[in-house]
Amino acid sequence: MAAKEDHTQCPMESILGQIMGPWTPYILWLLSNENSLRFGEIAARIPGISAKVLTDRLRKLEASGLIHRDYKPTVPPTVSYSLTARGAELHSVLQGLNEVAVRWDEEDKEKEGKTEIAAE
Amino acid sequence: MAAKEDHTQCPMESILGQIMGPWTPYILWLLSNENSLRFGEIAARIPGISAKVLTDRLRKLEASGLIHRDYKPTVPPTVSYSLTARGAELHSVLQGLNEVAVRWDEEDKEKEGKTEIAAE
DNA sequence: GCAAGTAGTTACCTAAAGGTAAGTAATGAG
DNA sequence: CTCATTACTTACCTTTAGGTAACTACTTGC
Repeated sequence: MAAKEDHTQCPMESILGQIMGPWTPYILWLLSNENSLRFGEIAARIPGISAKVLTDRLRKLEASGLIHRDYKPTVPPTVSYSLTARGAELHSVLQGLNEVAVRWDEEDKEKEGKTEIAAE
Repeated sequence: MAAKEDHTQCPMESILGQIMGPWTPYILWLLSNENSLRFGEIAARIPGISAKVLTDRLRKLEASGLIHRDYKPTVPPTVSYSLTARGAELHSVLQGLNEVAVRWDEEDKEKEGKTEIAAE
């Protein structure tokens, strides 16, 4: 598994490697809408994520240059995250994906409303 | 881990659950461009994927209604995969993502060409 | 009658991802 | 003097995903 970044045949693989992963696109989507969120705020918006994993995701996104970490050494530390210019470039893609998601969600709700007549 | 599809708070999570995963978006992207591919052809375009995992991804995409499986019981069986109408709705999103990917790829290549003068 | 070829399936095993829980720093509140 | 707070980090342990390899079916070619 140490030979995966070599065959960067197409850029698609590269970008997927950066934004894929369990909660990663969702974090980007949150930051894409709220423009700046603190660690705890992100955690609160993603029920079920652990601090360990969230930290890991944020570090990786930061390393990829997609998000910016703003650490303020106040008494209880204040850490805010926001998209970088590069990260912001994903906004339209994420928005497009969200539109599809919303559409499918509505379609599926309609079908559910018909209580499985579609079994025919 | 059997309590993850319940909190379908926002559709984004739902769609991410369907198209996320190691090679999934890439498979969709391939089918989005080639309109129909056989099992072996997909495998050949994704170096490093095993038959087991590819089968798994294809089954899940089929279960989500994003791809269509066309099995022809010829002597050596011929199985083709293509996007369903719903799967095709992802095309513009994937294309948008690819555009960003290509752009970043070019930017990164430029920077590499400058051999780290950007340290300033 | 045995190998080849497609598209898997299955069993088994290992590596990595993720969860939980506890610890940390610094300070203000009680 | 101790607790609470924020944003982690670390250790430990379990679960899961994924890899590898072998096996299947069915017919053709040799």
